[in-house]
Formats: sequence, C-alpha cells, structure tokens
Amino acid sequence: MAVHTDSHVETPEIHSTPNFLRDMIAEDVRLKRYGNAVVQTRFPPEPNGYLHIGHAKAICLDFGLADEFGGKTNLRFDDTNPEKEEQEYVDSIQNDVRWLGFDWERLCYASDYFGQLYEWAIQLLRAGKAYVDDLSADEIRQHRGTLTEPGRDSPYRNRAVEENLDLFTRMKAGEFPDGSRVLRAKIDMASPNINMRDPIMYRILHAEHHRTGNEWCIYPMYDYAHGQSDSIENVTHSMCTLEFADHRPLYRWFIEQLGIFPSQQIEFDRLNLTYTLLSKRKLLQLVQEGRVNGWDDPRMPTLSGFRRRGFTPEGIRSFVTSLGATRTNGIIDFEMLEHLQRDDLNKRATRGMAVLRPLKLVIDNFPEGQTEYVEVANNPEDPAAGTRQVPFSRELYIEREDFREVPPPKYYRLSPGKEVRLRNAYFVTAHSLVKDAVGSVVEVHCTYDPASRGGNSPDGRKVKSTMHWVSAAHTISAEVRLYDKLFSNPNPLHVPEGGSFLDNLNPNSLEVVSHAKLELSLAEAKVGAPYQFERVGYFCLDPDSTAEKLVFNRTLALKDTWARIEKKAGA
RNA sequence: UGGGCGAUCGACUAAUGGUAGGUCAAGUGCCUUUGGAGCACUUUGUCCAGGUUCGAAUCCUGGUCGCCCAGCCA
Repeated sequence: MAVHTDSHVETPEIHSTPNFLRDMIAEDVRLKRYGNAVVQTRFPPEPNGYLHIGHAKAICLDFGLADEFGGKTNLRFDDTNPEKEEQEYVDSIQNDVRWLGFDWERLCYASDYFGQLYEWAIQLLRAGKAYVDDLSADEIRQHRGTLTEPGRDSPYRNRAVEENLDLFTRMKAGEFPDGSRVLRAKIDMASPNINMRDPIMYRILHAEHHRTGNEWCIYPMYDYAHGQSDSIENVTHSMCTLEFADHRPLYRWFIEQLGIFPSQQIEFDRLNLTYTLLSKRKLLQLVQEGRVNGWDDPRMPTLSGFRRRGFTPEGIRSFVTSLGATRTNGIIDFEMLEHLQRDDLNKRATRGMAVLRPLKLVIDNFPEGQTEYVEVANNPEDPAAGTRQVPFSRELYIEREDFREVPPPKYYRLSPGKEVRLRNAYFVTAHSLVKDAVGSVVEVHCTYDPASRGGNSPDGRKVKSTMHWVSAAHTISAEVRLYDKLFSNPNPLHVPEGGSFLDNLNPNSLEVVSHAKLELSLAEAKVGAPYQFERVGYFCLDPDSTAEKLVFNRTLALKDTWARIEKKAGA
C-alpha cells in the first residue's frame, strides 16, 4: 500500500510529556553507567500478528528515546515460538515500523542467537545451574505450587552434570518426542516469585521455523532468550510493559550467571484505549472469524488498519508522544486520538466538495445550459496548496440533510424562504419544492443573487449558513464507506455473565454509501493522501478503487455542532 | 489470602518539600465563506487516617482500593 508522499506540510515539533524513562536514561548517561557506550534500545515484536496502536507506543519510546540521546535502535523479531510465527507478519511489521516513520540500526532475530543460546545452556548445565526434567507438563504444573504455597523440587532436579549434558544433547539431536523433557534453570522452587521456581529454558518442538527451518527441534523460552538477546546486542535500556516486571529478577539472573553485557529491563504502562481491543489473540480471532475484512480492515486498531482508514503516522506519533510513559495502568479516551488526528489532517488535507446523499437543487433564474467556474482554495489552512476552478450550473446537488421543509429551532440551513450561501459561489433562496408520490422532497427550487458571486453580497447582507454542493452535470460517482467504532461498549471486554466480547461488536461500524456525488477534482485522488470533503469529514481513497469505481473511506467525521444541538433538543 | 506494581479533575499527564498546571472531554461566549478550524472563559482533582515540617500531592506509619503473576505463549 502506498504511503504518504506529499510532505510539503512540515511535521510539527512534538513536545513530548516528560517521563521517568527519559529521566532514568539521562541519569545512566550522566553517571556513565555504560561507560561511553551509546544508548542502545530495541523494539522486539513477536511475528505472530500485525502491529497495533499499542505497539506504536513502544516503537515511539524505543526509537524516540534512543534518538534523543544519540543512540541506536534495533528491530528484533522475538521468534522463539515457531508454531505461531509467520513470514507474513515479519514483512508487515517492517512495513508498519517504516510507515510510522522509524528506521532501525540493525534488523535482528532471536533465532540468529539460537546457537549462542545453546552454548550458554551447556555452560549453565556444566555449572550445575540447569537440569533436564522428565516431568510432564501436568506434573510440572503440580510441582510449581500456587501463589500462596511454595513449589516442590522435581525428582530429576539433582541429576549429575554428565547425565544432564547427555540428555540435553540428545534433546537437541531429536531423540525425544515433543513434551517429553524440558531444560530448566535451577533456581528456587520456594521463591515467592513464581517466575523463579525453576523456569523452563527449552522445550522440545518438532516444528518448522520460518527462518531456521528444521535445524532445531528444541526452542528457547522467552525468559531464556530475551535478556541474552538484549545482551548480545549491547542493549542498554530494554523497555517493556508492566506485566514483565515479575520477570525482571529472572532477566537479571541469566545475565549474571553468564557474566555477559548487563542490559537492564525497565517497564512502562501498556496503552489502553476506550472502545478498542488491543489483544493480538482477539484481533486474530476477529480476522479468522471474518468479523472484519482482514488485519488492515479500517476498523481495526492495527497500524495497517489505521493507515487504510486514513490516519497519518504524524498524528499517531503525536498522540503517542503526548501520552508519555508512566507505571500506572489507565485507559485513554479514544477522543484523544481522534483529536490529534483531526489536528494533523486539518493542516494537510486537500479539500473537495462531495455530496453523500444528494438532493437536487434547481436555480430557476440561472441560465439553462450555462456553466461558470468559481475559484476555490485547495486548503484554506495552507495557501501554498493553491486554488482550483470548480464548475457551477443551474442544476446542483446538495446534501439531503441540508434542507428541511419545516426547520427546527436553530436550524440555519436551507428551508423555504431562507437564504444561504453555496460555498465559494452564490447566495440562494429556496422558493418551492417538488415531491414524489409518497410525499418526500425530490427537488428544491431556488433563485440566486448574481451579485453575490464568490460568496459575498455587495450590500453586506449576511447569511447564517454556508453549504457545500456539486454541479449535477459535473460529478463523478463513488462508493463511500462510513466507518464508526468497531465496538459499542467503551470496554469491549465488559459483558454480562456468559457473554463474549463479540456481543459488543457495533453492528453499524460500517455503512456503505453507494452513489455519492463528488466534485471532478476528486477523480485525481491518490491512495495514501488525505482529503477533506468540506463540512463532512476526512476521507482517503481506498486501494479497492478501480478506474471504473472509486472507493473512499471516511477517516473521521468533522465535529458536528448541529448534530449535538439536535441531539440535546431531542433528549 | 504469597510476590510484584500502582493510586492527582470524567480521561490522560505535570508539579522531584514552596502558587496543584497542561491536553482531551464537557459547558459558555466570541469569531467565521466549512455549525470545520481558531480565540476567550468556566466547571470538576491530590484514595483515607495519622505523623514529620514554617510549609506535604511529594517524606514517614497504618489502612483502603486497583492492576499483574500459578503456559512446555510472548
């Protein structure tokens, strides 16, 4: 998919909230805790799904903080579980990180270190710090104890070093079936921290790995692989989310036992958003069950979904940076993200006029068959974007909701006898209607004031409303997809007894308008570029578009004051 | 109820012993050729109880509440 290429709009300086991570790194640099070594970070996704907005926070922190201190960041795939990982995810992740605006120092894989990790395991075995356990998964669970009771030693815990070495070598050689044995660290079965109760280092998995193929049939666990991978890459600050805090003692234990580069793990709070699910497992379920049209469905909180929806990387970055990082777990109002997006889109979106639900407006005193051109700004927020000529004629389309036969209080738009402005064109006053057999309005007739060309009357007359329009003879038709929140509950996981988060799916999250009437200039729209349909919202061209049929996605609606007034009046 | 972590407007986040500030949301007004944008103003907050101090959101003690951990997932 194309990315934004027109960058005549300067990326604004993002003033990020101060945060404790930056303070800690600054302190380490000041004290030369790592000598003169550069600040080195890493972004370590597991390639088992697409990146989502929660990852964007980690990416901005990992890359952003390192950059602030003149450091470097590696992209490292944490690919230690071949059963869930795929090349498709590896590719999409790289694409998404780049789209967000970051480039890595080195592209790494935990699987690059399988050989080194294996040697270190032998070293630990020789030192009597690890052992091969023949217990079944079930038995290991039983021996682990509970949150309140200590665990019990495995009967295999005190095997001789030579026997351990022999068994582990044979595990690697493929002599044993999956699940028959594991390699465990010998730490403390009575530790109050369950992660320290002889954690599993290696399990037997006769599975094909997306990179190492069938070279290995034993694979390291996260805890045994992550810290050492950091260490190998001289990572100074290994940032991860809060739920790994309990793993930190183990992270340090392996590094200390091995006497290798002392990377340090620092935890920060995970991003949570209202109306949004950020669990890869559940997002995968939505994709697999066809609840959405793939990982890049514009309703998905994935980076590819937001991209297709028309969100900008700049907007996502400024959202994430405005959040900072703390150790408190909270939930951000989705409106915050929307606000930062609108803020960015408003500055850069090319304007156009589009009528989603057309109602014909006939100007009785405008010459038949005549076409005039009015000059229109491409972006009122950015004079450098220039102007264009838009055709205007006797028959136009206006938005159905911009006309009311009987206007409610505070309704400023068109109604019989009322004068309004047609954006960039003329003042018009409605006079009569044409209705169909069932009584709905199919045509509004009006007269225009030729003196008001351009949108101002020489006599200083004011109108309360300005409306968008397209000339009936000069439009292109397009499908427009109107997206709304995927879930209707602020907390998608909040369901009554026995319910599922699927019950919270918003049945109206996608509404398709098949025949919107767009201004001619929109025929030139490019995938990846932001547009504003004036008074309606921000839109982007969907890659589903063909030469015969254009498809636009609504990124975000414009704030709608009238809708609010009407809702309040009705409530 | 073992261990770890945390608690500041409705939401997020600053204030690092010295005026509780900013953003979103909500509300009011101004302005406007997008009822958009912009501008101004307003409402609402230091979990509780003690203590130290001239002075406490910050330090101490004790509570309360919330999140995470018992995968051969990461």
